[in-house]
Amino acid sequence: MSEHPSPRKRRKEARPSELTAAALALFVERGFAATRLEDVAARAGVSKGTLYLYFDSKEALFKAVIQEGIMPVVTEGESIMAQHDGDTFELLGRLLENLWAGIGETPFAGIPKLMVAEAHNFPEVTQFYYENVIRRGRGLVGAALERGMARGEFRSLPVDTAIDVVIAPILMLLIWRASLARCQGSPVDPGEYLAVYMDLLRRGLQRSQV
Amino acid sequence: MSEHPSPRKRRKEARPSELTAAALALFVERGFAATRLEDVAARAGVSKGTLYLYFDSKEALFKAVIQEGIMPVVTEGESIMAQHDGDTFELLGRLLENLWAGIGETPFAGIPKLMVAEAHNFPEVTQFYYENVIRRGRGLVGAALERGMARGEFRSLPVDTAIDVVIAPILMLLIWRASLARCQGSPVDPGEYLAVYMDLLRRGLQRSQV
Amino acid sequence: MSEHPSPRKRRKEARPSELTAAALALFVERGFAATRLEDVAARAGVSKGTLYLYFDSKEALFKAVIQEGIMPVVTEGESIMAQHDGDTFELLGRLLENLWAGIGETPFAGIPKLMVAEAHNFPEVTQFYYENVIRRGRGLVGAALERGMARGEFRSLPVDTAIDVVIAPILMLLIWRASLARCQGSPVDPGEYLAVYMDLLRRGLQRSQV
Amino acid sequence: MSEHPSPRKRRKEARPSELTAAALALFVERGFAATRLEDVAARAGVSKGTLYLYFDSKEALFKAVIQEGIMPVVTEGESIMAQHDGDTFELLGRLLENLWAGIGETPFAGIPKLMVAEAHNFPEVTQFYYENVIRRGRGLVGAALERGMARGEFRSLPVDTAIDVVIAPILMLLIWRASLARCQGSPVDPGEYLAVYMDLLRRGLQRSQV
DNA sequence: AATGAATGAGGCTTCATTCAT
DNA sequence: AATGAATGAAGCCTCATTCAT
Repeated sequence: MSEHPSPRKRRKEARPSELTAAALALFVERGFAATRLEDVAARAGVSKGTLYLYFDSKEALFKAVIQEGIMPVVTEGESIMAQHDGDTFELLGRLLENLWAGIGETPFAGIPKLMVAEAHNFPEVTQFYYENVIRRGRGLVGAALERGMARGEFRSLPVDTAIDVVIAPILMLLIWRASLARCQGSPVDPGEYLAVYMDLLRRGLQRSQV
Repeated sequence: MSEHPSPRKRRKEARPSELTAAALALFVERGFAATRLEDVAARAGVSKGTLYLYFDSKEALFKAVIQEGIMPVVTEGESIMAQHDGDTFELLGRLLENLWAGIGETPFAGIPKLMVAEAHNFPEVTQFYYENVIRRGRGLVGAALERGMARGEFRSLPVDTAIDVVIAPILMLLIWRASLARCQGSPVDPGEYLAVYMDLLRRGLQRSQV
Repeated sequence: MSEHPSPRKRRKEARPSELTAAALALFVERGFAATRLEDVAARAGVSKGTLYLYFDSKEALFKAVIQEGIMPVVTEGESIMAQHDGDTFELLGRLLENLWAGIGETPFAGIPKLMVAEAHNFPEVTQFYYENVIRRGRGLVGAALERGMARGEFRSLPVDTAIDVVIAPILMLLIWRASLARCQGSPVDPGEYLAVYMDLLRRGLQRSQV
Repeated sequence: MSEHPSPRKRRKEARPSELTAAALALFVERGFAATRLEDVAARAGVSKGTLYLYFDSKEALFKAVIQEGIMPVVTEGESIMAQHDGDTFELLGRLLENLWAGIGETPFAGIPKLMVAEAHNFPEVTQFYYENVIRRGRGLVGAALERGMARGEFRSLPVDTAIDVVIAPILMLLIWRASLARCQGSPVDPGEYLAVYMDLLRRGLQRSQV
């Protein structure tokens, strides 16, 4: 019994994330305002009223969607960083692999698009996301860049700006796949995209050979 | 007399773009669904009903916002491309400058964010945008990459994928400034961002020196 | 000049009835509330604002439509009645002929349907119509019935009720042709309808032959 | 338990006809366009939104009002017709009695006025009404007339036209009582009206005695 | 006299939220 | 815990009316 909690209980504990999963999918697809709670409930296989047993309001649901979303990946990234030993560009590659495995191929891949679209309407959530995801993510990349420069692997760069430049193609890939790529053809092969990008980045960061 | 057409008339001709300008600003800020036509009207200094003298519906207004927005810049880009003579990376720089002057520093800068957020909800407009902006924009960059490769300036690359990688940081800058950068600090200096990016790009594309 | 008033003047004087004619047609077709003044104006070939030069409001236009409509026919009927000499059933026939010529085949034919539909919404106009059309019309028919009874042509009848029964098929023909007959097939040949009805009426009113 | 389904459920099943009843009353009184759904809801003792749980739109409510309205009476009439044996004029009397009991003294009495007023605005509903009520009603009366002629009770008549003539006073009584009679005095005693009419009709149809 | 651009009150409709079952 | 009927605030849109030209 202690090993198999009753299915009802398991269900009950699983409910909130079933609900946020449904909400995430629809928020990403249609935007927050255009998503109806009735549709969220239907997608999660419950009734409209049930949503309110777990979330106080539509906005609370939105917050939960974002907060459940991405932080674990950042934490993992920080641990990869801490443990890494050796070539810095390889470190960047590992961070990217980790990011892609933990987000890129999961439903969370839609979160950046969602945050971009709704940032203005939810300053509080945006603040949270900024502190817990963006700041820490930029910190990771910044630390890697400085490590590479310190070790003489990368050429000298204005780190704060370079962070944004380095992250941009990854973010853009996520956003693109969550928006236009879904409607129009333009499928984009993420593997090739990331390979081309990492190649470009390696050459672009590399200290000029004498 | 010919110099002063009735102010009534002058107004009537100017109205549509006054209205789309107001709508663009609010659509970008809040998203389509969360924008109230009453606020659009107020921002344009007219009453709610006046909107309907010029646009049949909220959706028609959205379409007009997108369609009026960006195409001229693409056309200019094509003409720059056609006339260019000489170094290909310099060509990329000119295209970027033109893009930035025509969009980056104008209210149209918000359109990519808007399209990303609403693509799913307006397949028809998305189709239009894809055909008239994205396809042509990708064509331009692709032609430039091939030109550089043909002239031995750039190393060999899978063009179709490289296009997306090359454009991503520019798009992301626009999107970023239209969303989170507006709420949170992280101001991003576009001049420095673009300089760092172009530097990275130049090194990344360059054919390996022997 | 006195014989040919300037076309502008003629136009000006003709305007009100051009407008009520247009309004009548649309009010009958769609009902008062569902008729847009813009459509009335368009049908009369003027602009929306012009309506307000002649009528204070939509309701005033409605009143004018009704008031211009039918009274002349009633007056004519009263004069026919006064001059008639001889067979009473023939009198009824003449009244009907006059009614049909003055209303049945004119645009005014739609007025009964219009009054029936809008009576509740315009008590004042209804009052007017009742006093000036219905009461006088019933008076005419009532007088004819009494004349026929007094002359021993018609059998004895409760006049007040018989009036309504006698008028009903005529009214119904007008109403029918202004409503369902226009949408659905069921064309109804008024000539035959009236003939059958008058025949029925004649036999129905006739004093039983001994 | 089987006797008391939850009051919730009982209510839910009763709602649609509570709503159409309220709507019928107001549509007849004011016309479709001039009736506000808020008033319909208030008359049914529910809120505006509740209407939309049962009907998709104002127009759908209108359709339901008409479709729920009258058909049963026609069906009953057809069964009376089939079972009748004997004098044909007596058959007409029974049909009328049935009509009056099933419509004339019920709220459905307003439907003919409503259809007459709105026929043009709802061609689809008009079509439905024509097929299901008018055509079948005319069929009934036509069959009765032919029966009477075949049995030598009625004189020879052009049936198709006579149908309309025969029905007209009944329809007109319904329409009249739903419109002007409500506002103005002219109360009309239906009992006397129908008696006078049936008397007129009997004599009018009767084969001339030799 | 005539126009038609502009207004804004008012109605239909949607949907987040509540609550009796 | 779960439901889904009911609510009513809020937004899109229409159209009678006004008024500068």
